[in-house]
Amino acid sequence: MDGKATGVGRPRASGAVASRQDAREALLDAAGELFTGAGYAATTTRAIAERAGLRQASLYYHFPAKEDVLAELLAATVRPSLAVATGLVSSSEPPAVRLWALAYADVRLLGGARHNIGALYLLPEVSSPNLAGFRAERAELKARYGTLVAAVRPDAPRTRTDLVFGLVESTAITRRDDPSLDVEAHAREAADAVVRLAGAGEPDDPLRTAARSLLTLIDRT
Amino acid sequence: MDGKATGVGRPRASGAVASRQDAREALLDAAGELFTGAGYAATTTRAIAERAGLRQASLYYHFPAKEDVLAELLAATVRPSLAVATGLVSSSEPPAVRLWALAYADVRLLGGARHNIGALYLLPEVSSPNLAGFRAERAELKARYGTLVAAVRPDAPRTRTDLVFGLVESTAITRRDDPSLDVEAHAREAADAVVRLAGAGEPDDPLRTAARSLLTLIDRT
DNA sequence: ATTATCTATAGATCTATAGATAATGC
DNA sequence: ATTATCTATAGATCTATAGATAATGC
Repeated sequence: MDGKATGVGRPRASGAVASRQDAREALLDAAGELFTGAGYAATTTRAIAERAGLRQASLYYHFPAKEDVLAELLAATVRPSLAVATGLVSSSEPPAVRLWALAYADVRLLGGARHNIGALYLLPEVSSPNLAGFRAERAELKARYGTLVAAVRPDAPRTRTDLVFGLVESTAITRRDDPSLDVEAHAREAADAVVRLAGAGEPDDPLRTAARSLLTLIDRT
Repeated sequence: MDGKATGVGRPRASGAVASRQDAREALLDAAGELFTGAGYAATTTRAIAERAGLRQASLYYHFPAKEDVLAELLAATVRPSLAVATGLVSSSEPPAVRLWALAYADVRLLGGARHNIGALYLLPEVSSPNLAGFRAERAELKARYGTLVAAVRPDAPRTRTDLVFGLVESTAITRRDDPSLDVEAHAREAADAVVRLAGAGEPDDPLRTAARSLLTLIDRT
């Protein structure tokens, strides 16, 4: 009808037509699935490209190197969590409410993403110098947890934040062990556990409700 | 003096002499370091063998295939934790004490191992069919945590065990982020957190002391 | 004769680049 | 002319096997 059925550039071998953006997204999606399932080194550029409907070499039109595909996936995953953490800074809710909200949102993101991208955080390849940007963003997120833990209990030992952050990120392992995980229930339990662990006492329903509406507020910004 | 300075078999290219057992252990040690640092697929059999002082092909005299090296490392790591869990079964101490003891021992093993082998649990390669044995042993260990959590609080939701186990295993990630981690402090904090998280109330010093002597008892068996 | 290593290599990749090609856009 | 793909391939691996070799053991 609108003459948009075809695109610029040589057609694919398969005959399929897709925009540049589509191709890029299909590559990232394919890489997300394969990296989480088999790991970075074990996934070939051929496997990624062909799952995305392209030939191996065409991946290099969209990404300068294989590692940049991983970098993009990691960046895209930590970004929303960091956005929530930033949104919480200006809130006047008690620290326990903000901590519950951050953990809850974070676990939902990790557990609900299309692929188990949180599991990529655990890949040894993350220590590559090229991925310093991601590591810095993740460290920043951990620091936000640290600030909230300290606000709840100024006397908390430093390891407390390690445990809280570990608990949140362990969602990726739990999900790998059990792909049919009930994310909503897990997120609620995990956020409760984080608040208990931080030493803010037993979370109750008013706290959870306050945290949830705080998140709705942030989402709208 | 005792004529044991040389060994059977062709000497190594380096001139060094070592027993069969030495060679096997050196290979496992090298693989442990490289797998945890760079991952399984990114580590070549050449790198493993040469770090162990052998040529690449000599690795195959000791292991039928690369994957068997990983299988051996994984098995050796989960075995001691499972042994502690089994030793605890016959104890008449309250569940909270046994749970604290298991978490404490487990975190010390994960945190104190020569290399960060716990990080290998997180490698995607663990889902290989060849590693079903390890996965079963790890599932058994998780089930032991589940039994103790249920003994503390029969009304605990199923996710509770996921969180407890996730907290324990997250030690590997914390250690990777911070290799100078104070393992002793982390283990104490983690065991405390596990007991709190299970809903057994606030752990106190008598509980910790009882748990520690329980472990000493098991060690001697 | 047995053992533990070695050297050499087959066969199978894998990443990234070079350069051609088949569309649309101007 | 520009764009997005393709085909072909260079160059660099990597795992595992074949078969030789240099020790000790009997």
